[in-house]
Formats: sequence, structure tokens, C-alpha cells
Amino acid sequence: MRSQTKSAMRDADGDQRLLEMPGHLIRRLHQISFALFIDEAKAFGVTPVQYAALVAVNSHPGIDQTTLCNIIAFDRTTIGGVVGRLQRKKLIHRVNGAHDRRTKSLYITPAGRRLIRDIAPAVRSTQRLILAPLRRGQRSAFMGMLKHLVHLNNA
Amino acid sequence: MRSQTKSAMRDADGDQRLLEMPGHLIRRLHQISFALFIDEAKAFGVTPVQYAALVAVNSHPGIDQTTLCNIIAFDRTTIGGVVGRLQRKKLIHRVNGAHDRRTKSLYITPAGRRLIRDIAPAVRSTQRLILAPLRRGQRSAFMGMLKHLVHLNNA
DNA sequence: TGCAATTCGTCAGTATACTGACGATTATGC
DNA sequence: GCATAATCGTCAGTATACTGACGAATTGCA
Repeated sequence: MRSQTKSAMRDADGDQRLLEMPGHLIRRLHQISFALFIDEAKAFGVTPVQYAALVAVNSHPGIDQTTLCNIIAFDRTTIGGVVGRLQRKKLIHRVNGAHDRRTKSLYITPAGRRLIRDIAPAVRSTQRLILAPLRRGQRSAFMGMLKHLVHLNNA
Repeated sequence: MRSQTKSAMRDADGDQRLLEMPGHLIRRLHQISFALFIDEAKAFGVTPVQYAALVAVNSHPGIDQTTLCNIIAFDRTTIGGVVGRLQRKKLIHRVNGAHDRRTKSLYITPAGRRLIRDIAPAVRSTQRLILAPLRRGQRSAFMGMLKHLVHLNNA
């Protein structure tokens, strides 16, 4: 890489700039944290997204899909598939809304409750692994900024 | 929410814990940064992923798809579709590898070069917007930790 | 009350992402 | 040189994600 033209050097720099952009690094960290979850929780066969939906349904029995989306920040269309897969695995069940017949009310099953209980150590170790490269003091600083970025950018 | 049982309160707390997990916040920040890019660059009709691939092809003329994946940390299967869409938009072209007939060599087109040049302001403002909620001094700290997390977790 | 506007879940379409497998091709070991 | 191993791009299958549209149902307002 010593004998290239000035223009080619500028191009290679552009490449390096790309790899240090926030957007690119955030995408990669998302890939990593998703993969870590799948790996740590592989005995349970659920994804981070499915786990999030399951926890929210457990906390809000009879919740409808749109409200669920608002809590965990999913897309209204995406949740259909996620909920369908949770239902297929018999972790939740779905009934037509009693008061509003447009809605579907979601309830966790005993199997779903068991999964939440049993998967807890894997979830904790996943979150620990994600932040493991940081020093102790940096972790809370990073989490604080992460929360700040998510909440402020939501508006 | 005042008259619920102790058990229901524990459940609602579980909900709150979920929303503060690194994995969940990273997923949301990824959604946000992806959406910001699409919005800022909507006049150009490319995604962050397509932009990354285009920049890498520009920096490495004749690169094959697998090497491209290694540079920008994509999946080998995913890149097929991304490159196909860039080709359909006439931003790159793809020819069979001269030395190794298993490979496809990728080259940027004049239109691709123009797009990289013209989209630059939108890319810059996207990266700025992502970090906008942080104070000046926090931004470099956040970026440093982000790089650290990505590089260390890669192993 | 009745009609318009809104909301809920879903569908089609498109894009990213990863697994496991495969044919074609190249590299390696003997 | 030749059989074996490894690699490249791709395919099928699955999962997440978002847009725009739609029927069904509810709400709001006149």
C-alpha cells in the first residue's frame, strides 16, 4: 500500500472512515449482541425479540398486539410473526379481544412462564458478555449514554 | 398501578428490567440509526448496508464478494442480494473473476462514484444526528467504547 | 343516530441476516 | 498427477423490520 496514487489513498481512507462511523459500529454491535443471545440461550430456542415479547406479555396479561409493540418498540407488522411463532411453540396463547373485537388478547402459558424462569441465567450472562470488554467503571457510563441516545432520538 | 399484588409488581419490574438491558437498547439504537440514514438519504434510494458495500467496492476495485464481506462484516449470503440490488441500480458491475473462476469481481460505475460524492453530506448529517443527544465530550467517549466493544467481541 | 375518521391485525412487497447445503472450482498432500 | 480438502457464490429456509394498503371494527362528531 505504499506505491498507490494520492486518489487511491483517499479512497482507502474513505473505507476506513466508513468502518468508524457510528451507524456502522452500531449495526455490528447489534449483530454481535443478537448472536451472543442466540448462543447463550440456544437450549431454549428463542430469539431476543421473542424473549422480549414473552416478558412483556407476562407482565401485561391480556395485552393487545399494538400496545405490546409500543412497549418494546417493535413494528406493528413484525409483531404478527413474532407472536405467531410464540404461539406455535405454545409459550403464549391468543384470543379475540372481549371488549374490542379488532384486537387479539395475549396471555402467557405455564410453559412460557417456565421458560422465562429457566432462561434467566442465560439472559444475564448474555448482557454481561456484551459489556465484558469494557472496564467496570465504563459500563454504567456506556449504558447511560445508550439510554440517553435511544430515548432522545425517539422524538 | 397502586393496588396490584406483590407478584404483579415483580412482573412489571421484569418488564422494566428488559427495557434497560444492553441488548434491547442496542437493538433500538440500531433501528434508529438505520431509519435516520434512510430518511437523510432518501433522495438517493440506498440503504446503509448498500452504501457501505458501495464505498468498499470503490476503495477496492475488483474485490470479490467474500473479501468484501470480511471488510464490512456482512454475511456471505447476505451480500449476494445487496450486490444484486446495487447492480440493478447500475451503481456497480460484476464480472467473473479472471484468475479464480469461482469469484465475481466487483467494480464501481461512474454513477456509483457520483452517488458516493453526492450523498456525502447526508451521510455526515446522519452520523451527527445519531450522536446529537450526547454532549460534545461524551461523543468521543461513546465512540471509543463502541469501537472497543465491537473489536473485542469479534473474537 | 348515523356517517366519517380512526384503529387493529394482516397481507404483499422489499431488505437485511444467518444456517446448512450444494455445484463449481481451486488448493493441498501424498 | 490425482484424490482430498477447502473455498466461492448461491439456494432454500427461517427470522426480523418497515411501507403501503386493506377489511373489520370502533370512535367521534354533527
